[in-house]
Order: sequence, then C-alpha cells, then structure tokens
Amino acid sequence: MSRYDPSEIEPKWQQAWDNARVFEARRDPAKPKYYVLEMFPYPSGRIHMGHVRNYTMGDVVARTKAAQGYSVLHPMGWDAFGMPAENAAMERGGHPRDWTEGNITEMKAQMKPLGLSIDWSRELATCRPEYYGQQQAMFIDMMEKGLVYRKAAVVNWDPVDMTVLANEQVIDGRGWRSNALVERRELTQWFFKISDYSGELLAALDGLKDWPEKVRLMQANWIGQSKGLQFAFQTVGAPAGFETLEVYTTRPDTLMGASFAAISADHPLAKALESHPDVAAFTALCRKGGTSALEIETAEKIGFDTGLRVKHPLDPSVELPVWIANFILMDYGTGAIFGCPAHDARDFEFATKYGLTIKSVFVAEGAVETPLTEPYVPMKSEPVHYIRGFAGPAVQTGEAAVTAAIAHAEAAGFGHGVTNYRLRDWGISRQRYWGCPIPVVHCDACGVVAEKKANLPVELPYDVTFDIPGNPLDRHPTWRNCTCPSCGAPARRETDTMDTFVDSSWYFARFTSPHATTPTVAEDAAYWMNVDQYIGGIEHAILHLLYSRFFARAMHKTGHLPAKAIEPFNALFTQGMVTHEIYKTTDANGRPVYHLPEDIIRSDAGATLADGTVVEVIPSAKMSKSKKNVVDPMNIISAFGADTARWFVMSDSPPERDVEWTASGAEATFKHLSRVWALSVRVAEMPLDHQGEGDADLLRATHRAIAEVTAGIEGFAFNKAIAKLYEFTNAIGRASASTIAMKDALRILAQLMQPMTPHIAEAVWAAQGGAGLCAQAPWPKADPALLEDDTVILPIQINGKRRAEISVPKAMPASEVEKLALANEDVLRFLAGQPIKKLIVVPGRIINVVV
RNA sequence: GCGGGCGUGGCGGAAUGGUAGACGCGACAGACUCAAAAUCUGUUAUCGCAAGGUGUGUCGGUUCGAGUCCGACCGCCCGCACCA
Repeated sequence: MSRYDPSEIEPKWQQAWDNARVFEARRDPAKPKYYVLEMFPYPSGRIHMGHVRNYTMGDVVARTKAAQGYSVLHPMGWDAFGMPAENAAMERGGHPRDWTEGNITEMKAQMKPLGLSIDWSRELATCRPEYYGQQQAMFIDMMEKGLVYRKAAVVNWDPVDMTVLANEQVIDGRGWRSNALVERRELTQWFFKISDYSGELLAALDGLKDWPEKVRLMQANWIGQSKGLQFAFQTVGAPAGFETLEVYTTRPDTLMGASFAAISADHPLAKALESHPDVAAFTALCRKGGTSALEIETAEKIGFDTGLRVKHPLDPSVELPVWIANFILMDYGTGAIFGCPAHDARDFEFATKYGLTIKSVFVAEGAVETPLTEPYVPMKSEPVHYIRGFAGPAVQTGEAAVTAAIAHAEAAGFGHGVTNYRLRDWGISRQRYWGCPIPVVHCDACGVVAEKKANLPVELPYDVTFDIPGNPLDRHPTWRNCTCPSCGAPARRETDTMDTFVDSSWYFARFTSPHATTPTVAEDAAYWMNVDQYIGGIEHAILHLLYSRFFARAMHKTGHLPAKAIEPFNALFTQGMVTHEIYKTTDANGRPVYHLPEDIIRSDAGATLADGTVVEVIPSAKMSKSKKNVVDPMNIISAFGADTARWFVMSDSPPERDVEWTASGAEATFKHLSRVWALSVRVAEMPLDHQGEGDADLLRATHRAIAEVTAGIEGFAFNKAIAKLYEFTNAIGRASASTIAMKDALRILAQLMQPMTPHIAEAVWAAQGGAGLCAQAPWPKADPALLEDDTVILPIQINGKRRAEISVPKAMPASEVEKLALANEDVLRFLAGQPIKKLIVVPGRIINVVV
C-alpha cells in the first residue's frame, strides 16, 4: 500500500462488485424491500455534474438500505425518445435511433466509473420496441376503459419544432424546448382523460406526507379547484337552439351586480352568429391573438355587442346585453360568464371601456355606497355589508354569501353548485417521428380502430429521412398503408406519436419487470411497488409527477398495477443543482465573452486570464455550455477519482439546495480521502500487539459517529453526515488507542463512508481485515450506552447570558446541580449578592439564574 | 395580482426554544525545506490590552431563555397567472 490512487482501486472494486453480482435486485420474501429511483436521464451523450449529484444521492440511500438488510431495487434507464435526436438527424444527418443508441452507450460508459449500485440487468430505454410496444398495449387498454379520446382542439402549435405542445409545455407563450412563440391551430388530437381524475389527484395530495410541501402546493395550484354556481340565462333574440345560455361563476353572491353576459369567441353561440360578417371578423380577431405572456398581459380587453339579451335569473324584467369578449376562455367553465364590474377587476376594465353599468353588491362594513373608481375585491374571508344581497344575512363573509347564494339558486331551481378545475385533458399527439407510435388505424369503413395486440409493437420504420420539415411517418407509404384490424380492408396508420411525457409516466413500474412481455407482472409489481424514495429535480414538480400519478391510476384501472400503487412515489426528494461561477469579459463591441474555468487564474485580487486581462466573476449559476461554466465529471474522475466527485457533490450544501462546484473544494475532498488512506496505511502497519490507553474514548467516538452519520443519511442531510465523518476521521487520527481498537474504528469508518465513497471504503475495509465486501457488511448499530458521556458540562446563564459552566455527573439530581451552580465563583461574582428570583435547571442542558 | 420559500462570519453552511457559527473552504502564523509545492500543527464573528461589550436582514412582541415562535416591514428567490 502506498499513495491513494483512485485510478487503481476504483476499477478493481467495481469489478469485485460485478463478480459478486452485489447489486442485482432479487425478490426476497425474507427481507423488507426498498425501491430507490432517480429520475432517468435523457441520453444526451454526456453526463453532467447534476447527474452525478442526483445519482449519488440515490446511491447513498440504496447502499445504506442494502446494508441495513433491505432487498433493494435501484435501476437505471433512458428517457430516449424526443426531439433532440431528430434535430441531430436534421443538422448532421444520420438516424435518430443510431444517434440515441450511440449516446446511451457513451453515457453508460461515463456512468459506470461512478461506482453506482445500479442493477444494470434491468436497464431499459423508452425508444426500444420492448418498452414502447408495452406502452402501446396499455394505450389500447386505456382506449377500452374510456381514458383516451380524440377531438378537434385548438392547440398550441410550435412553428419551429413543427409539433403540438401540451399547455404544460408552453412556458410564457413559448415552446418549452424550442423557445419559439406558440401559435393557435385547430387539429384533431389524441387526449388522455386526466380531467376525470382532477378531484382525486387533488385530494390525494394530502396523503403524500413525504413529498415536499412545495411540490404538493404547485400541483394543487395547477389542478386549480374552484367551487361555484352554474346556471342558465334565458336568452332574448338568440338563434334556435340557444334559448338558454349556461354560465359559471365562483361569485354567485354578486349576481345582483351583473351588468352584462360575455361569451368566448370559440363559444357555440359565437360560432352560430358568425354568419354575420361583423361577428366573424371579430371572432377571427380574437383567435389571432398570440398566447405569449407579454401579449396576454398587455392585451387589451376587446368586446363585441351581439345585440342579444339575457334575462336576469332573479328579476326577469332586467335584461343584460350579451357580448363576445376575448378574455373569456372556452375551455374553462362553460365558456360564458356574467360580468359584475363592481367586484371583478377584468369585468371592471371591460365595463369601463364599453360604458356598461357598474353596480355595487356589497360595501365594506360600516361604509356607504359610493361610485367606484376601481373594483372592490376584498378577501372572500372578510365580512362585508351586502346592500344588494339575495341570500344570507346582510353582513357576512364572501364565503358564507357564496354558499348561501348557491343554496338559494338550487332551492329556486335556476342553478346548481359545480366544482370546476383548471386542469385540462392531456393532449398527447405529436407530429414527430421519434416517439412511440399511437397504435391505431384509420379505416374508411370502420373509422378509428385500435391495432390488434397481436400486431404490437407497431414499430417505427427505420428508413426515413429528415431533409424536409414535418413528420416523416406522414410520407412513408409502405409503413403508413396497412390493413384494418377490424375488417381487413386497406387502411392507414395513425402517424402521430406520443408525447415523450407518456414514456416517463410509467417507467418506474416497468423497472419491476423490465423484460416481461406484458407491461408489468403482477407478482413483481406487487413486491416492488411503490417507489420508496424518488429523487429528481424540482423542474418536474408539475408535469412529470402529475402525469405519473394519473398514469398509475390508469394502470390500476387497466389491471397493470395493484391498488396500492395508484400513488406510485411514497417519498419524493427534489435536489438542487450543481452550479459554478461564470467568468466573463467583454469584447470590443461590448458583447460578453465567457471563459472556461481552467483558463482562469484566481488570486486574492480577483480573477484574470493568462494574459492578465481582468475577468468579471459572476457567482454561482447553473452550469451551461453557452456560459462555459460546465465542469465535466469525466475530467474530475480522471483527475481525482469517482469517490472525490461523489463526496464533494454531497458535502457543503444541503441536498435540496444548489451546491457550487469549486476547484478548491474538489481538491480539499481529494486531500481528505488521501488522509483517510494514509491513516489506514499507518494503522495497517502498526504492530498487532500495540496497546494504547485511548480505546474507550475511541469507542465512544465510533458509536457517536454511527448514530450521527446514520441520522444524517436517513434524514437526507448528507452534508451533515459528511461533517460527522470528518470529525470521526480526525478523532481516529488523534486517538492513541490499541491496534485492535484502531482497526475496529477504521472498519466502521469504512462502512459509514461506503454509501458516499464506496471504492476507498472497500479498500480500507479490506486493509483493516474486514470480511467479504464492505458493500455487503451489515450496517453498524450504535450502542446507546456509549452515546452519552458520564459527565456533562452545563452552561450557567444569569438573566439569559452565559456566565459560567460547571462539569457535573450526568445522573446528578437537579437539587445538587442547583447547589453546585450557586456555589460557582463566577456565578457568585456576577450575582454580587443580589437575591435570586428564579432558578431554572434543564437537566443535561443548561442552568438559568434569574435575579 | 395570487401562492410559497429564504435572509447566520470573507465563502458554503451547523444549531429537538437552551453555550450561535459544528464541519468544510479561504486566510493567517508556525514546523519541515536551500527554496517552493506537498504535508503537519495552530489561529481565525466582531470591538477591546484586558475585564467585558456587541452580534443571526430591520422594528416590535411572547418567554427564565429566541437564529428558531408571533406581528409588521425591507430584500432576494421560485411557482402560477384574463381560470369567471
């Protein structure tokens, strides 16, 4: 044994784990199971530090649980469909499949050196027929259960990627991937009926105790439940079939303030009126409106008075005008509203612009009615005085008034309470090649027919080209032409493929039986589900996690998952990013120029380039190629080893927060591991019969370390666990104990380090005479008797300020402690004879004297 | 606008309502060296020679005791946003 050389020990121990097949997950009825999963990566071709941090966290959990006696499932796969593969094919030629498979090979080769405890025999890639064929089978099952439908819909069209985006994929009016301004188009699309589960997906959030509160809130807001009244206006002068107009409101208590009704430009009534050219022109104008955040925010409210009237439900002698307005959404509520300008900011703006009546329904308690210059919209929980109420007492909260108004409407028979959700159905059609084909066939005689399961998978044809924009499947005659599974006549395949979020909505279930010829296998799913600990980025707080929750329910309904798995992730942890400083200079034209970390010379004065140019240092930002602040894990592994990379990304910052990668931090980690190595070498060379007087102290330090490191890992406080490992290492280094005791302590140190730095742990374990593999050694248990010292040091406060301390036996009764404290000379000096008003003794913690 | 989170040394961060700053980085000093690197030892919130004082964004409150709990404010970050 000589110097710490990761390049020598890391491959060696990885080989040893492989040979012993340590990480293969096996169903073992004798053991409790534990399923650890990190969000699977997109095979971009390169791993980055974020991956290292994400997978190391999962690995720490997996290795700890395995040592604690669990049967652990810790798999890895590839979220392999999606646009980058097609973009690469378009830009560089080649084929998406070859590009993707090549990237998978490369990335796997980069992940292997990290020494993760992954069961690679379960590896899957969503782009392989073995996987997506099962997805198609489930799609057909979902069709049968009424969870899939087709409809013409106004969709978000990404003009750059030439595809449809889900609402969730439109961020600030731009495509989430292309960043192009999204347009509105009407297309026939495939949808999953996630809205059937709105209420359940919302209600079940309460049960997800081990999810971050933040994620639950984000999902709750996204589902967006509202309770209100739906009722019908009687229309006056409307075309046949529109004798009534259904509207929805969450503020039925303001009905007496109604001054107009408004419908969406996409409302059937608006379409019926389009025979009039002015109406047609106006609705066309509304539809043209962009969906970018900027446009929406600055969009002026525009309206068109149809000339129609509706009768007020509480007073048929009052008639309200019906307007078409651009701010009414067709796919929320009924696509029609009544406007109460006095108590709604949008309605106020609209009424002001078009000179409509503004009539108060309520005023603040004790106030009198005055003409409004702005809408009065108090919190619903605030009591107000109803001057034009029609249900409940004159003074009540908005909430109470809404409830009373709904009850009144139901009793009077003109409306009923309705719960609405913001969540829309999930549009999954994509006009792309590199995705899972939707397994249906269009037949002139039979219509839209599901492909026979026997004919699955509907495989993507390999012979396609990407020289023209659009979907290559559309122009592939031999693939597209097929026979109808129902009547056998010539028919055409559906050429839309599925949103890649479908692929990632069930991979966690597939890992339980990744090579089965059905989507899942009942016994495997029953044994391994649920995921006990899921780890990934906060950026998936809504989309991926909500879709997965829906899919788990759909899989249960179609018989592919047990009832217990409808909430598939028992615990969720969202980890922070790995960040790095950005080094910037400015070119002659004032444009920013970014520099690689290795080109920077840091000194006390700041940062410069090799030629002395002063560089601006922008602190801690997400690693990005364009900012040149990316640190390649492969460079770190070759310079310092995987253990250093793993240890560093887990140290310093709490795992949910961002961690800044610094060169000095990485070096410091390497130095620490080298010290552990040197310590192990030193102890290995000690004569076996060497005695020392520090054995008892070292044993105490050891058991404290076991308790604290275990608590740190189990509480997802890896940074604290690492801090305790530093302390423990220093304690061993300083100890003057017998060789036997030193070896014992080092073996425990190896075990406690093993989840973070598995390779050096194995080496130390072996050097100190550990039996078998450290990775398979049972996790050490702390002896409670060794965690407490016999004597404790108690600080003494006088009036809350620390003035002295005494050392007392732990078991000393409070009355004895009081006497000792009051006899302490520092205490006497500070008391200076003042009478004691109160004396507080918190056993084992503190003494406070109040004068 | 609505919802949520966070403010602690030069830096990352510790702290079941009980000694604020664990652990690490950086810095400084010393040892070793012809010298440097590496390594090792020590110091390192702040004012003060000391005794002691002051310190967790600001102001107030609860408490024997507040970084922690409560209220108001300031600042930063995140999510949603014409959802009736």
